[in-house]
Amino acid sequence: MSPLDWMDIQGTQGSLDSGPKPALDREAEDLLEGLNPPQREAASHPGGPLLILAGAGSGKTRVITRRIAWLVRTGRAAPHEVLAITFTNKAAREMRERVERLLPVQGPWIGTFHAISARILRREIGALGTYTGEFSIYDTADRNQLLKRLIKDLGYDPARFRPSAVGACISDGKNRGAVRQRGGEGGEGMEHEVLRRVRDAYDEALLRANALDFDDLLLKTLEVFQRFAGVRDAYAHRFRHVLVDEYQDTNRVQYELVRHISSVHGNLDVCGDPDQSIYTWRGADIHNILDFERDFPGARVVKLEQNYRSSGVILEAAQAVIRNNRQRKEKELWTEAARGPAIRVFECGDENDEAERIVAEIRALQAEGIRLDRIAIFYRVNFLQRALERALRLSALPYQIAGGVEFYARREIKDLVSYLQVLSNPANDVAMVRIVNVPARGIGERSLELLADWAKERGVPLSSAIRSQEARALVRGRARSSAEALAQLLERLEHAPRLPAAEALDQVIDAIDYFGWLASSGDPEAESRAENVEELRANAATFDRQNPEGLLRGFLEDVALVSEVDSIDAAEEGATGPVTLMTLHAAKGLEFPVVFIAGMEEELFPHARALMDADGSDGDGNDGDGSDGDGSDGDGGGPGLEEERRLFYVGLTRAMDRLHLSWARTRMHFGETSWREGSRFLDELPPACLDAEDPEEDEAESLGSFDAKSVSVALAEGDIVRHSHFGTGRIERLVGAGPNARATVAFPGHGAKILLLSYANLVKLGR
DNA sequence: ACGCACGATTTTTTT
DNA sequence: AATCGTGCGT
Repeated sequence: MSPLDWMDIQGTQGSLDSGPKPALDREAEDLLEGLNPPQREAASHPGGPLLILAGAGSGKTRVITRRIAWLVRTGRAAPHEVLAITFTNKAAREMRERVERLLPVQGPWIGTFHAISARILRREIGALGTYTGEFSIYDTADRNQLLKRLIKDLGYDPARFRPSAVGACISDGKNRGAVRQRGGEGGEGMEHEVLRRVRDAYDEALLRANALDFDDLLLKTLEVFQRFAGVRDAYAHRFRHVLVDEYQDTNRVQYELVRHISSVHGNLDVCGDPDQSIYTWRGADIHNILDFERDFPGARVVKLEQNYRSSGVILEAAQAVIRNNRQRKEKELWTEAARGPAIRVFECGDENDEAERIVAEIRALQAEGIRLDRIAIFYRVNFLQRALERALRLSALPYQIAGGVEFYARREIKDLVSYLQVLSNPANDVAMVRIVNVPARGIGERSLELLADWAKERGVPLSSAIRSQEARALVRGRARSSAEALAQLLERLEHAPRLPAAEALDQVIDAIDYFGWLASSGDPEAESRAENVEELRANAATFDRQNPEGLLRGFLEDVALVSEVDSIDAAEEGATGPVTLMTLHAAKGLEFPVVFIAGMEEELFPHARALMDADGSDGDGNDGDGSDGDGSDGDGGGPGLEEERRLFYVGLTRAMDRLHLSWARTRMHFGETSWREGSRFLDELPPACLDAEDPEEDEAESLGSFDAKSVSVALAEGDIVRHSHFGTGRIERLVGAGPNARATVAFPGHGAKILLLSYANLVKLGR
C-alpha cells in the first residue's frame, strides 16, 4: 500500500446511498455462495455494530473478505470507504489479495493498527505542532539504544536499570495509555522515580529526534483525534465501514482509535475469539471483546462455531483443554470432519533427542508424500529453536524460521538503513550515532561525545554538529577530517529522500563503498552479510515496484513495521517450500496439515513467568513487589495460566490432520542441564485422543528409563530404537553388561551397526 | 581508537 | 551455550 494514493478524504460520497441496484443483487448473492448460515449472516449484515465470535478455523477470514466485497458490491461502501485492520502485515496482505480476487477493485485500507496509524500520521501529525510528517519510527532496538544513553546521562547504572526492562515498562505504560494517570505512582521507593525521569527524558528525546516508537504511532494518532475533532471527523466520515480482526487482542488505545474512527457511521465489525487472546502481556484487554455489546448498543452478535480446519480428534482435544479455563465465554465448536489420526506424544531424553525424533518423523511424513511446507514446528520460547534448527540442518531438511534473529536487526542491515533514516530525517540521532563510524573512519567515542555535547547544548540534532564547522573544530586530528568527509557525504546524498528506495540505497552503498569495506573488514561473516545486503536491495526494488510513489520514506516505514513473521511465505505454487519453525504466538492465524509442538514441559509451557504474576486480566494495580502472593486459587489456575492455556489452544487448533507433542526429560537451559517434567497440559488431553504408544502409561518402563543414562537397561532384542546419526533401527542382538553393553542394531539404509550403549544414547521407540 | 579477553547475563511471547 | 558489555593492552 502506498502511503500516497490518497483520495480526498471527504468528497466522495452521495450516489452510493441509494439502495443496491437490482442488477447487482445476483452478483452480490454470488459473493455469499458457499457460506453457512451464520457466515452468511455475518457477511451480509446490513449495518451497525457487528460482533463475530469466530472459533478457531471457522472460516473467519473468508467471511471478512466476502463481507468487504459484499459491502462494495451492494453499494454500501465505496472501496476507499472501507477500513480493515489486521494483526499482522501478512494477514493484511493476504486479506487484500483475497478481496481483490473476489472483486477486482483497489482502494480499501487494509493494514495493521501500526501501519494505518503511521499512514494517518504522515499526513496529520503536523497538527500537534511538535512533529513533522518526516518522522522516523524507532523500533525496539532503537528504543533500547536511546534509553541506554539516557539512563547513563541521568547518572544511573544501565546494568541496574536495564534499558530493555525500562523500555518494556514505558511501553506498558503507553499501551495502557489513556488510563495512565491513575497511579500517582509516587511512593514505592526510588524505582518509580527513576522510571519517571527516564521516561520523561525518553519522550523528550523522541520529540527532538522527530521520532515515534511503536506505541507512539497509536498514541499520537489518538491524540490527534482527541484534540482535533475536525481531523477525526474527516476520517470518521470517510470510513463508512470499519472492520477489525483479532479484536480479542486489541488494547485500550486501539479500542479508543476504533471508537473514534467508527464514530460517524457506526458501522463497526469486529471479529475475534476470546479463547485465542494471547497478548494481554502487551496490554491487550479481553474486555474489549467481552464488553462489545455493552459498548456498542444494538450490536448484532454472530457465532461461527463450525470448524473447517481440524480433524475430529484435534478439535476434541482442543476443546477439552480450553474448557479448563474459568474466564471464558462458552462456545462449542463442531466439525463434520472425520476423527483422523490420534495425537502423538513423544517423551524424549533431551532437547537433541527431541529434535532428532521430530526430524525422523518429518522424514517419515516426507516418505508418505507429505510436502515439507505442510509441516510446522511450534515452541513457546525462542531458544528451543536452536536444537531444532541444528537437527534440521544436520539432516539437510530445508526450513524457515519466523522470528529468531530478525533480518532487519542484523548489523549490516541496520547500518545501511540508518544511513537512509538520517537522510530522510536528519534529526534521527539514534541512526546518526550508528553510522558515524561505519565504515570505520576514526571517529571514536571521545570525538562523538564532543560533537554530541555541542549539539545538546544548542538543542540541535547530532547531524547538525557533524555539518557544523564550529562543532568539528572541537575534534582533533583524523577524526576532524573524517567528520568533514562525513558531512560532505551526507550533503552529497541529500537528495536521496526524493528517490525510489532502491536507488537511494544503491547510492548510499556506493558512497561508502560498503561492499569494499565489508570485504576488507576481516569479518568472518562478511560474505553472509553481503548476501543480506543484496536481499535488502531486492526488498527495496520490490517495494519500488509495488509502490511507485512510495519513495524512500515509504520503504523505511515498511522496514520499521514489517516483522519477520510477515516474511513467512505460504508455499509458492509448484515448488515445495521448507518446514516452518515459529513461536506459538507467531502461529496465530495460520494453519498446517502437520503440526509439532516442542517443549511441552512444566515451567516452559505453562511458562514459569506466566504462573508467577497473578494479575493480568484486571486492568488493576501493577505488581506489588512480591507482596501479595496469591498464586493459589485453584480452578482455572489464575489468569497467567489461563493465558498459557489459550496459547496451547491456539497451537492445537493450527493443526489440520496430524499433531505431535513432545517434551524432554532433561534440557539444557542457561548452559546447564536440568530435569524436566511433562506439561500439565498434556494431562488435560483426553486419553481417547492420544496414540496408545504413550510410554508414560507404562509403569515398568518409566521406572527403567527414568534416568537417561540408564535407558540402555530397558532395551531388549527386538526393540525399535532411534540413534542420533543413523535414525531408526531395530535391535538384533544385545551383548555384555554395564558400561560394556553393546547392541547390534539394523538401520535401514545403513545396515547393521554394533554400538556401545553407554555412548550411543539410543532411544527406545517401541517394539 | 581499536582489538581482544574476560566476565556477566541471558530467555516469554511482538507491532 | 552464546551473546553482550566492560576493561585492558597495544
